[in-house]
Amino acid sequence: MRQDHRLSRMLHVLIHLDRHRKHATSEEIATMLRTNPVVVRRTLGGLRKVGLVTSEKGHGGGWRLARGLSEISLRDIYTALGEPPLFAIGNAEDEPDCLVEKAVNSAIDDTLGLARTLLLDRFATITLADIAADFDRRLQDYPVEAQRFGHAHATDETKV
Amino acid sequence: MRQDHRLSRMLHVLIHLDRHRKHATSEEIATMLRTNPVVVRRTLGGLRKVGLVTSEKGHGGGWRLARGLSEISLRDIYTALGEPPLFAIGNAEDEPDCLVEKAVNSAIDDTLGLARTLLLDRFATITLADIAADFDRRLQDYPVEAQRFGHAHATDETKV
DNA sequence: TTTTATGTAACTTATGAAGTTTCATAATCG
DNA sequence: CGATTATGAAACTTCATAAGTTACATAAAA
Repeated sequence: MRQDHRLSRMLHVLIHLDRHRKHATSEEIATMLRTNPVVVRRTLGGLRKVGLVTSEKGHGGGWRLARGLSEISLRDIYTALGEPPLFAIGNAEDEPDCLVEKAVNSAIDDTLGLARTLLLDRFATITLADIAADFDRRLQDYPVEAQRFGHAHATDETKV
Repeated sequence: MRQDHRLSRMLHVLIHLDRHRKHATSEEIATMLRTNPVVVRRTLGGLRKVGLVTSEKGHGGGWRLARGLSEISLRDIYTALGEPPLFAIGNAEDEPDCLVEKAVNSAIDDTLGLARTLLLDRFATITLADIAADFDRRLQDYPVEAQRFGHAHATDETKV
């Protein structure tokens, strides 16, 4: 099954948008994420709808954070993305007639429900500021590697 | 993303294999699961490899449980299926150079790891006997519905 | 008015579970 | 034995959907 990488990508972008430049075009962000500017617009567009980022057209335009990193939780971003499916496993039929299958669905749904709750509750407690702090820590621990092997965000304010 | 229904299907089959007939052919099981006999062989084949079921060729052949329901946990079946991916979300890159992305991956991986542990630990505590007991309870509570709307497993020993 | 940017519709690609076709192999029945 | 009935397995096609792409409209700044 193909995985959904949007959450991961959005975290990545938003932190750069705070740490390494205050705005960036879809083109620049696409280069950073090794993808296409249209994909960037599509995905960041979801975040704009709930007020996490803003966008501007024309010269000097691009994307900008609408709040501080500490005001954005992973849960906020997950919600902004439309709460895509979390699990790669699921029931064969949603409303089976068979009572055995109902019992099976119930057991699986209960467990997935617990895991979902744990996951989203945890996402709600993690802010982008927490991840940025972890980044800062990594940068302090391995500054040379960051400069030599990073994709030029960590140390260079002018590039994305 | 398309979900993996194999776990759900296997639970369904194995409980029927205990409750409503002691063996069944791939053809009969396929009818029950509304799928194809080759899919049944492929999936049950994985369970056979770890000794959960046995199969026999020729007349009177088919599939049979190798243990009691109380000896089979959901975790056993998940493992037998080759531990397919649990989550529909994931990191954009597995080994990024960017330190921001490393911090992002770390946050996501930590959370998914916790959810995975919860989920699999819980699967390990649930046996097919537990689900079968839930089925028995449902059958007692709604025997008429079971007969009228079930797909003929719950009350008829001769059909699958 | 040219350039640079986003906005969006419509389409193609990639991926893996699921489904299908086909034939080999083995076991039972007559 | 030979026919029948089953699984085993290879080699496909289909399906769903995130991701990627193409094309063009719209808006803002130089």
